[in-house]
Amino acid sequence: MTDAHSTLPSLTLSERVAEQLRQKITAGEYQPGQRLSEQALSDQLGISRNTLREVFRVLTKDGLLRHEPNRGVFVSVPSIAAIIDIYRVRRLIECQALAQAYPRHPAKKHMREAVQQAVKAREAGDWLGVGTANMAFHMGIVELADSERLNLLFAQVLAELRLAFGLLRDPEFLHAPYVDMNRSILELAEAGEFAKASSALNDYLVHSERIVLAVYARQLGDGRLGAGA
Amino acid sequence: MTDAHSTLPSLTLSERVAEQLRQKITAGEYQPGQRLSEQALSDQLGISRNTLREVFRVLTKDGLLRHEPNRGVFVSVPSIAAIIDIYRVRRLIECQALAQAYPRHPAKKHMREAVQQAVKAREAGDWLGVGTANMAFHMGIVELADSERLNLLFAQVLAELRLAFGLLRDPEFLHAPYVDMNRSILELAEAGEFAKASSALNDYLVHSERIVLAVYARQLGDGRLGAGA
DNA sequence: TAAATATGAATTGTTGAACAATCAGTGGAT
DNA sequence: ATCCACTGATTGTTCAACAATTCATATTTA
Repeated sequence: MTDAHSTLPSLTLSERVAEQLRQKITAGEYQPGQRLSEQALSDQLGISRNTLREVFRVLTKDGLLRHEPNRGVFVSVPSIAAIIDIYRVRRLIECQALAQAYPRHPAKKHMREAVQQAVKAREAGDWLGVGTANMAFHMGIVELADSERLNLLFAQVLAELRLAFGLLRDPEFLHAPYVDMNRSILELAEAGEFAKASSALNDYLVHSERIVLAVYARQLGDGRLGAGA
Repeated sequence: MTDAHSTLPSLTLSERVAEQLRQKITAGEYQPGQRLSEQALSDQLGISRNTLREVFRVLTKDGLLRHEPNRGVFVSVPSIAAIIDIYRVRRLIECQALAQAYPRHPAKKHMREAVQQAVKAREAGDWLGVGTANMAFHMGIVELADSERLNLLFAQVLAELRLAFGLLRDPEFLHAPYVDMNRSILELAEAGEFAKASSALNDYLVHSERIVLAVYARQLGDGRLGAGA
Protein backbone atom coordinates (compact mmCIF):
# COMPACT_ATOMS: atom_id res chain seq x y z
CA MET A 1 0.00 0.00 0.00
CA THR A 2 2.15 2.81 -1.29
CA ASP A 3 1.64 6.35 -2.51
CA ALA A 4 0.45 8.39 0.44
CA HIS A 5 0.65 11.61 -1.54
CA SER A 6 -2.10 12.27 -3.98
CA THR A 7 -4.42 15.06 -5.04
CA LEU A 8 -4.33 17.64 -2.24
CA PRO A 9 -2.80 20.94 -3.27
CA SER A 10 -0.30 23.37 -1.85
CA LEU A 11 0.31 21.50 1.37
CA THR A 12 3.65 19.93 1.94
CA LEU A 13 3.93 16.17 1.74
CA SER A 14 4.73 15.82 5.40
CA GLU A 15 1.65 17.84 6.30
CA ARG A 16 -0.56 15.68 4.15
CA VAL A 17 0.89 12.51 5.57
CA ALA A 18 0.51 13.89 9.08
CA GLU A 19 -3.18 14.43 8.52
CA GLN A 20 -3.50 11.03 6.94
CA LEU A 21 -1.78 9.32 9.84
CA ARG A 22 -3.77 11.34 12.33
CA GLN A 23 -6.96 9.97 10.88
CA LYS A 24 -5.70 6.44 10.69
CA ILE A 25 -4.67 6.55 14.32
CA THR A 26 -7.88 8.06 15.65
CA ALA A 27 -9.80 5.60 13.50
CA GLY A 28 -8.07 2.82 15.36
CA GLU A 29 -6.22 1.51 12.35
CA TYR A 30 -3.16 1.00 14.51
CA GLN A 31 -3.25 -0.76 17.83
CA PRO A 32 -2.57 1.60 20.77
CA GLY A 33 0.82 0.78 22.21
CA GLN A 34 1.98 -0.51 18.86
CA ARG A 35 5.39 0.61 17.75
CA LEU A 36 5.59 2.34 14.39
CA SER A 37 8.78 1.34 12.66
CA GLU A 38 10.37 4.13 10.66
CA GLN A 39 11.63 1.76 8.04
CA ALA A 40 8.43 -0.22 7.60
CA LEU A 41 6.05 2.73 7.75
CA SER A 42 8.04 4.93 5.43
CA ASP A 43 8.14 2.12 2.89
CA GLN A 44 4.43 1.53 3.37
CA LEU A 45 3.58 5.18 2.87
CA GLY A 46 6.01 5.59 0.04
CA ILE A 47 7.88 8.43 1.70
CA SER A 48 11.39 8.80 3.02
CA ARG A 49 12.43 8.18 6.59
CA ASN A 50 13.36 11.80 7.10
CA THR A 51 9.97 13.04 6.03
CA LEU A 52 8.25 10.49 8.23
CA ARG A 53 10.28 11.64 11.19
CA GLU A 54 8.98 15.16 10.72
CA VAL A 55 5.48 13.74 10.77
CA PHE A 56 6.27 11.84 13.95
CA ARG A 57 7.35 15.00 15.73
CA VAL A 58 4.10 16.73 14.87
CA LEU A 59 1.89 13.82 15.87
CA THR A 60 3.81 13.41 19.09
CA LYS A 61 3.01 17.04 19.91
CA ASP A 62 -0.61 16.19 19.19
CA GLY A 63 -0.47 13.56 21.88
CA LEU A 64 -1.33 10.76 19.48
CA LEU A 65 2.14 9.28 19.49
CA ARG A 66 4.64 8.77 22.24
CA HIS A 67 8.33 9.13 21.50
CA GLU A 68 10.90 7.18 23.44
CA PRO A 69 14.42 8.24 22.45
CA ASN A 70 16.39 5.49 20.78
CA ARG A 71 13.45 3.15 21.06
CA GLY A 72 10.93 4.50 18.61
CA VAL A 73 7.48 6.02 18.50
CA PHE A 74 4.41 4.23 19.73
CA VAL A 75 0.73 4.85 19.35
CA SER A 76 -0.37 6.45 22.60
CA VAL A 77 -2.32 4.29 24.94
CA PRO A 78 -4.41 6.61 27.09
CA SER A 79 -3.93 5.72 30.72
CA ILE A 80 -6.54 6.05 33.43
CA ALA A 81 -4.70 9.15 34.53
CA ALA A 82 -4.97 10.57 31.03
CA ILE A 83 -8.72 9.96 30.96
CA ILE A 84 -9.14 11.73 34.26
CA ASP A 85 -7.00 14.57 33.04
CA ILE A 86 -8.96 14.90 29.83
CA TYR A 87 -12.27 15.06 31.62
CA ARG A 88 -10.91 17.64 34.00
CA VAL A 89 -9.96 19.79 31.04
CA ARG A 90 -13.32 19.22 29.43
CA ARG A 91 -15.27 20.22 32.52
CA LEU A 92 -13.23 23.33 33.02
CA ILE A 93 -13.32 24.52 29.44
CA GLU A 94 -16.69 23.35 28.17
CA CYS A 95 -18.73 24.41 31.17
CA GLN A 96 -17.14 27.81 31.30
CA ALA A 97 -17.50 28.31 27.55
CA LEU A 98 -21.16 27.46 27.75
CA ALA A 99 -21.81 29.52 30.85
CA GLN A 100 -20.39 32.69 29.37
CA ALA A 101 -21.73 32.27 25.84
CA TYR A 102 -23.76 35.01 24.29
CA PRO A 103 -27.16 34.16 22.85
CA ARG A 104 -26.72 34.62 19.14
CA HIS A 105 -23.37 32.98 18.75
CA PRO A 106 -22.93 31.39 15.30
CA ALA A 107 -21.39 28.26 16.80
CA LYS A 108 -24.86 27.34 17.98
CA LYS A 109 -25.60 26.28 14.47
CA HIS A 110 -22.83 23.72 14.69
CA MET A 111 -24.33 22.44 17.90
CA ARG A 112 -27.77 22.05 16.30
CA GLU A 113 -26.38 20.29 13.29
CA ALA A 114 -24.37 17.95 15.48
CA VAL A 115 -27.44 17.00 17.49
CA GLN A 116 -29.41 16.34 14.34
CA GLN A 117 -26.64 14.23 12.95
CA ALA A 118 -26.40 12.27 16.18
CA VAL A 119 -30.11 11.54 16.14
CA LYS A 120 -29.93 10.40 12.55
CA ALA A 121 -26.95 8.17 13.25
CA ARG A 122 -28.68 6.67 16.24
CA GLU A 123 -31.72 5.82 14.15
CA ALA A 124 -29.42 4.09 11.71
CA GLY A 125 -27.75 2.17 14.50
CA ASP A 126 -24.44 3.74 13.53
CA TRP A 127 -22.93 4.10 16.99
CA LEU A 128 -19.55 5.26 15.82
CA GLY A 129 -21.35 7.97 13.87
CA VAL A 130 -23.15 8.89 17.06
CA GLY A 131 -19.83 9.24 18.81
CA THR A 132 -18.47 11.45 16.06
CA ALA A 133 -21.54 13.65 16.13
CA ASN A 134 -21.40 13.95 19.89
CA MET A 135 -17.83 15.11 19.70
CA ALA A 136 -18.78 17.66 17.09
CA PHE A 137 -21.41 18.92 19.48
CA HIS A 138 -18.90 19.49 22.22
CA MET A 139 -16.50 21.06 19.79
CA GLY A 140 -19.31 23.49 19.04
CA ILE A 141 -19.63 24.28 22.72
CA VAL A 142 -15.99 25.22 22.94
CA GLU A 143 -16.32 27.40 19.86
CA LEU A 144 -18.68 29.53 21.91
CA ALA A 145 -15.63 30.85 23.73
CA ASP A 146 -14.34 32.42 20.52
CA SER A 147 -10.75 31.37 20.97
CA GLU A 148 -8.72 29.83 18.21
CA ARG A 149 -6.21 28.47 20.68
CA LEU A 150 -8.87 26.88 22.79
CA ASN A 151 -10.39 25.29 19.71
CA LEU A 152 -7.05 23.83 18.73
CA LEU A 153 -6.33 22.47 22.18
CA PHE A 154 -9.78 20.99 22.45
CA ALA A 155 -9.60 19.32 19.07
CA GLN A 156 -6.42 17.65 20.26
CA VAL A 157 -8.02 16.52 23.48
CA LEU A 158 -10.96 15.08 21.59
CA ALA A 159 -8.61 13.20 19.28
CA GLU A 160 -6.93 11.67 22.29
CA LEU A 161 -10.27 10.79 23.79
CA ARG A 162 -11.31 9.18 20.54
CA LEU A 163 -8.19 7.08 20.79
CA ALA A 164 -9.32 5.97 24.22
CA PHE A 165 -12.80 5.16 22.97
CA GLY A 166 -11.26 3.10 20.23
CA LEU A 167 -9.79 0.92 22.92
CA LEU A 168 -13.23 0.18 24.28
CA ARG A 169 -15.80 -2.11 22.79
CA ASP A 170 -19.49 -1.48 23.01
CA PRO A 171 -19.78 1.93 21.31
CA GLU A 172 -23.54 1.89 21.77
CA PHE A 173 -23.21 1.83 25.52
CA LEU A 174 -20.57 4.53 25.25
CA HIS A 175 -22.31 7.01 22.97
CA ALA A 176 -26.02 6.37 22.71
CA PRO A 177 -27.09 7.69 26.11
CA TYR A 178 -25.65 11.11 25.44
CA VAL A 179 -27.64 12.07 22.38
CA ASP A 180 -30.61 13.13 24.44
CA MET A 181 -28.46 14.79 27.06
CA ASN A 182 -26.86 16.88 24.38
CA ARG A 183 -30.22 17.81 22.97
CA SER A 184 -31.51 18.99 26.30
CA ILE A 185 -28.34 20.99 26.86
CA LEU A 186 -28.87 22.57 23.47
CA GLU A 187 -32.47 23.39 24.33
CA LEU A 188 -31.39 25.13 27.51
CA ALA A 189 -28.85 27.09 25.54
CA GLU A 190 -31.40 28.02 22.91
CA ALA A 191 -33.63 29.30 25.69
CA GLY A 192 -30.81 31.50 26.94
CA GLU A 193 -30.53 29.48 30.14
CA PHE A 194 -26.78 29.26 30.00
CA ALA A 195 -26.25 28.72 33.68
CA LYS A 196 -28.59 25.76 33.70
CA ALA A 197 -27.09 24.46 30.49
CA SER A 198 -23.62 24.66 31.96
CA SER A 199 -24.74 22.83 35.06
CA ALA A 200 -26.37 20.10 32.99
CA LEU A 201 -23.20 19.83 30.95
CA ASN A 202 -21.21 19.35 34.11
CA ASP A 203 -23.48 16.49 35.11
CA TYR A 204 -23.08 15.05 31.66
CA LEU A 205 -19.32 15.09 31.88
CA VAL A 206 -19.21 13.61 35.36
CA HIS A 207 -21.48 10.84 34.18
CA SER A 208 -19.54 10.19 31.01
CA GLU A 209 -16.24 10.10 32.82
CA ARG A 210 -17.56 7.58 35.28
CA ILE A 211 -18.78 5.29 32.53
CA VAL A 212 -15.55 5.48 30.58
CA LEU A 213 -13.44 4.80 33.64
CA ALA A 214 -15.61 1.89 34.58
CA VAL A 215 -15.31 0.27 31.19
CA TYR A 216 -11.62 1.01 31.19
CA ALA A 217 -11.09 -0.58 34.56
CA ARG A 218 -13.03 -3.62 33.51
CA GLN A 219 -10.96 -4.10 30.38
CA LEU A 220 -7.75 -3.51 32.28
CA GLY A 221 -8.70 -6.63 34.17
CA ASP A 222 -8.96 -8.43 30.87
CA GLY A 223 -5.35 -7.63 30.23
CA ARG A 224 -6.10 -5.91 26.96
CA LEU A 225 -4.43 -2.74 28.14
CA GLY A 226 -0.74 -2.41 28.87
CA ALA A 227 1.18 0.26 30.70
CA GLY A 228 0.29 3.79 29.66
CA ALA A 229 2.05 7.10 30.09
CA MET B 1 28.93 30.12 16.73
CA THR B 2 28.79 26.36 16.32
CA ASP B 3 28.21 23.36 18.53
CA ALA B 4 24.69 23.54 19.84
CA HIS B 5 24.93 20.09 21.37
CA SER B 6 26.80 19.80 24.60
CA THR B 7 26.47 18.20 28.01
CA LEU B 8 22.79 17.23 28.45
CA PRO B 9 22.22 13.48 28.61
CA SER B 10 19.77 11.03 27.14
CA LEU B 11 17.78 13.60 25.21
CA THR B 12 17.99 13.53 21.49
CA LEU B 13 19.91 16.28 19.75
CA SER B 14 16.82 17.70 18.13
CA GLU B 15 15.09 17.88 21.49
CA ARG B 16 17.99 19.74 23.02
CA VAL B 17 18.19 22.14 20.13
CA ALA B 18 14.43 22.66 20.28
CA GLU B 19 14.68 23.72 23.90
CA GLN B 20 17.65 25.92 23.13
CA LEU B 21 15.88 27.65 20.27
CA ARG B 22 12.72 27.99 22.32
CA GLN B 23 14.63 29.95 24.90
CA LYS B 24 16.42 32.08 22.38
CA ILE B 25 13.16 32.99 20.72
CA THR B 26 11.27 33.82 23.90
CA ALA B 27 14.30 35.79 25.07
CA GLY B 28 13.93 37.92 21.99
CA GLU B 29 17.22 36.88 20.48
CA TYR B 30 15.55 36.73 17.08
CA GLN B 31 13.41 39.50 15.72
CA PRO B 32 9.72 38.54 15.45
CA GLY B 33 8.84 38.20 11.80
CA GLN B 34 12.41 37.30 10.96
CA ARG B 35 12.88 34.39 8.63
CA LEU B 36 15.06 31.57 9.88
CA SER B 37 17.06 30.17 7.02
CA GLU B 38 17.57 26.44 7.19
CA GLN B 39 20.98 26.64 5.66
CA ALA B 40 22.26 29.50 7.78
CA LEU B 41 20.77 28.35 11.07
CA SER B 42 21.83 24.74 10.71
CA ASP B 43 25.38 25.89 10.01
CA GLN B 44 25.23 28.26 12.95
CA LEU B 45 23.98 25.57 15.32
CA GLY B 46 26.32 22.96 13.93
CA ILE B 47 23.53 20.54 13.08
CA SER B 48 22.19 19.17 9.85
CA ARG B 49 19.32 20.65 7.91
CA ASN B 50 17.17 17.58 8.47
CA THR B 51 17.55 17.73 12.21
CA LEU B 52 16.78 21.43 12.20
CA ARG B 53 13.64 20.79 10.22
CA GLU B 54 12.42 18.42 12.93
CA VAL B 55 13.02 21.19 15.44
CA PHE B 56 11.08 23.61 13.27
CA ARG B 57 8.04 21.33 13.23
CA VAL B 58 8.00 21.14 16.98
CA LEU B 59 8.45 24.85 17.56
CA THR B 60 5.79 25.59 15.00
CA LYS B 61 3.39 23.46 17.01
CA ASP B 62 4.40 25.51 20.02
CA GLY B 63 3.23 28.62 18.24
CA LEU B 64 6.65 30.23 18.39
CA LEU B 65 7.34 29.78 14.70
CA ARG B 66 5.13 30.12 11.69
CA HIS B 67 5.63 27.83 8.74
CA GLU B 68 4.81 28.98 5.23
CA PRO B 69 5.22 26.12 2.74
CA ASN B 70 7.96 26.69 0.24
CA ARG B 71 8.79 30.01 1.85
CA GLY B 72 10.33 29.10 5.14
CA VAL B 73 9.74 29.46 8.85
CA PHE B 74 9.45 32.81 10.56
CA VAL B 75 9.49 33.87 14.16
CA SER B 76 5.87 34.45 15.09
CA VAL B 77 4.78 38.01 15.43
CA PRO B 78 1.80 38.01 17.76
CA SER B 79 -1.01 39.97 16.18
CA ILE B 80 -3.57 42.02 18.04
CA ALA B 81 -5.99 39.17 17.44
CA ALA B 82 -3.52 36.76 19.01
CA ILE B 83 -3.20 38.95 22.11
CA ILE B 84 -6.95 39.09 22.48
CA ASP B 85 -7.16 35.35 22.01
CA ILE B 86 -4.48 34.71 24.57
CA TYR B 87 -6.16 36.84 27.20
CA ARG B 88 -9.45 35.15 26.52
CA VAL B 89 -7.81 31.81 27.19
CA ARG B 90 -6.14 33.16 30.28
CA ARG B 91 -9.36 34.53 31.77
CA LEU B 92 -11.23 31.33 31.12
CA ILE B 93 -8.59 29.00 32.45
CA GLU B 94 -6.95 30.96 35.24
CA CYS B 95 -10.11 32.29 36.83
CA GLN B 96 -11.77 28.92 36.77
CA ALA B 97 -8.69 27.17 38.12
CA LEU B 98 -8.50 29.61 40.97
CA ALA B 99 -12.21 29.56 41.72
CA GLN B 100 -12.33 25.80 42.07
CA ALA B 101 -9.02 25.31 43.85
CA TYR B 102 -8.92 23.46 47.10
CA PRO B 103 -7.27 25.12 50.08
CA ARG B 104 -4.18 23.02 50.69
CA HIS B 105 -3.07 22.60 47.14
CA PRO B 106 0.72 22.25 46.84
CA ALA B 107 0.85 24.61 43.88
CA LYS B 108 0.21 27.42 46.32
CA LYS B 109 3.81 27.16 47.32
CA HIS B 110 4.81 27.98 43.77
CA MET B 111 2.55 31.00 43.88
CA ARG B 112 4.11 32.24 47.11
CA GLU B 113 7.63 31.75 45.81
CA ALA B 114 6.77 33.56 42.61
CA VAL B 115 5.42 36.56 44.49
CA GLN B 116 8.51 36.70 46.66
CA GLN B 117 10.74 36.50 43.63
CA ALA B 118 8.78 39.26 41.92
CA VAL B 119 9.14 41.53 44.92
CA LYS B 120 12.84 40.88 45.08
CA ALA B 121 13.27 41.53 41.38
CA ARG B 122 11.30 44.74 41.66
CA GLU B 123 13.53 45.96 44.46
CA ALA B 124 16.51 45.26 42.23
CA GLY B 125 14.93 47.14 39.37
CA ASP B 126 15.07 43.97 37.28
CA TRP B 127 11.87 44.41 35.34
CA LEU B 128 12.36 41.43 33.08
CA GLY B 129 12.84 39.37 36.20
CA VAL B 130 9.58 40.78 37.49
CA GLY B 131 7.89 39.68 34.30
CA THR B 132 9.29 36.19 34.60
CA ALA B 133 8.19 35.91 38.21
CA ASN B 134 4.72 37.15 37.38
CA MET B 135 4.37 34.50 34.72
CA ALA B 136 5.50 31.86 37.19
CA PHE B 137 2.77 33.07 39.52
CA HIS B 138 0.10 32.57 36.90
CA MET B 139 1.54 29.24 35.96
CA GLY B 140 1.06 28.33 39.60
CA ILE B 141 -2.57 29.35 39.42
CA VAL B 142 -3.17 27.01 36.51
CA GLU B 143 -1.45 24.20 38.36
CA LEU B 144 -4.26 24.44 40.89
CA ALA B 145 -6.47 22.74 38.33
CA ASP B 146 -4.34 19.60 38.52
CA SER B 147 -4.24 18.94 34.81
CA GLU B 148 -1.08 18.10 32.98
CA ARG B 149 -2.63 19.01 29.65
CA LEU B 150 -3.78 22.36 30.91
CA ASN B 151 -0.32 23.05 32.29
CA LEU B 152 1.25 22.27 28.94
CA LEU B 153 -1.18 24.41 27.02
CA PHE B 154 -0.76 27.27 29.40
CA ALA B 155 3.01 27.14 29.29
CA GLN B 156 2.75 27.46 25.54
CA VAL B 157 0.41 30.39 25.79
CA LEU B 158 2.73 32.12 28.22
CA ALA B 159 5.66 31.58 25.86
CA GLU B 160 3.71 33.24 23.11
CA LEU B 161 2.78 36.09 25.38
CA ARG B 162 6.38 36.51 26.36
CA LEU B 163 7.15 36.82 22.68
CA ALA B 164 4.62 39.61 22.48
CA PHE B 165 6.08 41.34 25.51
CA GLY B 166 9.47 41.15 23.90
CA LEU B 167 8.08 43.27 21.13
CA LEU B 168 7.22 46.01 23.59
CA ARG B 169 9.58 48.39 25.23
CA ASP B 170 9.08 49.68 28.73
CA PRO B 171 9.03 46.44 30.74
CA GLU B 172 8.63 48.39 33.97
CA PHE B 173 5.32 49.79 32.85
CA LEU B 174 4.32 46.35 31.66
CA HIS B 175 5.21 44.28 34.69
CA ALA B 176 5.72 46.39 37.79
CA PRO B 177 2.08 47.23 38.53
CA TYR B 178 1.11 43.61 38.81
CA VAL B 179 3.36 42.52 41.62
CA ASP B 180 1.04 43.93 44.24
CA MET B 181 -2.04 42.68 42.44
CA ASN B 182 -0.62 39.19 42.44
CA ARG B 183 0.17 39.45 46.10
CA SER B 184 -3.34 40.48 47.00
CA ILE B 185 -4.74 37.66 44.89
CA LEU B 186 -2.48 35.28 46.74
CA GLU B 187 -3.63 36.65 50.07
CA LEU B 188 -7.23 36.07 49.15
CA ALA B 189 -6.40 32.55 48.12
CA GLU B 190 -4.50 31.92 51.33
CA ALA B 191 -7.57 33.09 53.23
CA GLY B 192 -9.68 30.58 51.35
CA GLU B 193 -11.59 33.34 49.58
CA PHE B 194 -11.33 31.71 46.20
CA ALA B 195 -14.36 33.41 44.70
CA LYS B 196 -13.01 36.83 45.58
CA ALA B 197 -9.56 35.83 44.41
CA SER B 198 -10.94 34.69 41.09
CA SER B 199 -12.84 37.91 40.67
CA ALA B 200 -9.75 39.95 41.46
CA LEU B 201 -7.81 37.87 38.98
CA ASN B 202 -10.37 38.62 36.32
CA ASP B 203 -9.96 42.33 36.95
CA TYR B 204 -6.22 41.87 36.77
CA LEU B 205 -6.43 40.19 33.40
CA VAL B 206 -8.82 42.72 31.93
CA HIS B 207 -6.50 45.48 33.09
CA SER B 208 -3.39 43.80 31.79
CA GLU B 209 -4.94 43.07 28.44
CA ARG B 210 -5.98 46.67 28.04
CA ILE B 211 -2.49 47.92 28.78
CA VAL B 212 -0.83 45.48 26.44
CA LEU B 213 -3.21 46.27 23.62
CA ALA B 214 -2.73 49.98 24.14
CA VAL B 215 1.02 49.71 23.96
CA TYR B 216 0.70 47.42 21.00
CA ALA B 217 -1.56 49.79 19.12
CA ARG B 218 0.78 52.67 19.84
CA GLN B 219 3.78 50.82 18.47
CA LEU B 220 1.84 49.61 15.48
CA GLY B 221 1.57 53.28 14.61
CA ASP B 222 5.34 53.49 14.82
CA GLY B 223 5.57 50.95 12.07
CA ARG B 224 7.67 48.61 14.19
CA LEU B 225 5.17 45.82 13.73
CA GLY B 226 4.41 44.16 10.43
CA ALA B 227 1.56 41.91 9.40
CA GLY B 228 0.86 39.12 11.83
CA ALA B 229 -1.07 35.91 11.53
C1' DT C 1 5.71 53.96 -19.67
C1' DA C 2 3.27 50.08 -17.90
C1' DA C 3 2.04 45.44 -17.86
C1' DA C 4 3.09 40.85 -18.92
C1' DT C 5 6.41 37.48 -19.41
C1' DA C 6 10.67 34.93 -19.54
C1' DT C 7 14.97 34.05 -17.02
C1' DG C 8 17.73 32.42 -13.36
C1' DA C 9 19.51 32.32 -8.71
C1' DA C 10 18.30 30.99 -4.12
C1' DT C 11 15.50 28.40 -0.86
C1' DT C 12 12.64 24.92 0.55
C1' DG C 13 10.87 19.99 -0.07
C1' DT C 14 12.23 15.34 -0.39
C1' DT C 15 15.02 11.51 -1.17
C1' DG C 16 18.58 7.79 -0.55
C1' DA C 17 22.54 6.17 1.38
C1' DA C 18 25.66 6.01 4.88
C1' DC C 19 27.47 5.72 9.59
C1' DA C 20 27.34 6.29 14.76
C1' DA C 21 24.83 5.35 18.94
C1' DT C 22 21.72 2.77 21.37
C1' DC C 23 18.74 -0.98 22.45
C1' DA C 24 17.10 -5.98 22.70
C1' DG C 25 18.07 -10.46 22.78
C1' DT C 26 21.39 -14.59 22.67
C1' DG C 27 24.51 -17.50 24.46
C1' DG C 28 28.00 -18.67 27.23
C1' DA C 29 31.05 -18.25 31.65
C1' DT C 30 30.95 -18.07 36.49
C1' DA D 1 20.36 -17.97 38.21
C1' DT D 2 23.41 -13.74 37.32
C1' DC D 3 26.44 -11.35 34.80
C1' DC D 4 28.80 -10.18 30.56
C1' DA D 5 30.21 -9.85 25.89
C1' DC D 6 28.53 -10.29 21.34
C1' DT D 7 25.41 -9.64 17.62
C1' DG D 8 21.60 -7.80 14.93
C1' DA D 9 18.27 -4.44 14.40
C1' DT D 10 16.54 0.24 15.00
C1' DT D 11 16.94 4.88 15.83
C1' DG D 12 19.72 9.33 15.54
C1' DT D 13 22.14 12.18 12.50
C1' DT D 14 24.62 13.68 8.61
C1' DC D 15 25.52 14.54 3.81
C1' DA D 16 24.84 15.22 -1.00
C1' DA D 17 21.84 15.48 -4.51
C1' DC D 18 17.74 16.82 -7.13
C1' DA D 19 12.85 18.50 -7.83
C1' DA D 20 9.72 22.18 -6.97
C1' DT D 21 8.77 26.69 -5.78
C1' DT D 22 9.54 31.44 -4.80
C1' DC D 23 11.57 35.88 -5.61
C1' DA D 24 13.89 39.38 -7.98
C1' DT D 25 15.56 40.86 -12.26
C1' DA D 26 15.63 41.51 -17.00
C1' DT D 27 13.19 41.30 -21.25
C1' DT D 28 9.43 41.53 -24.19
C1' DT D 29 5.06 43.26 -25.52
C1' DA D 30 1.29 46.49 -25.83
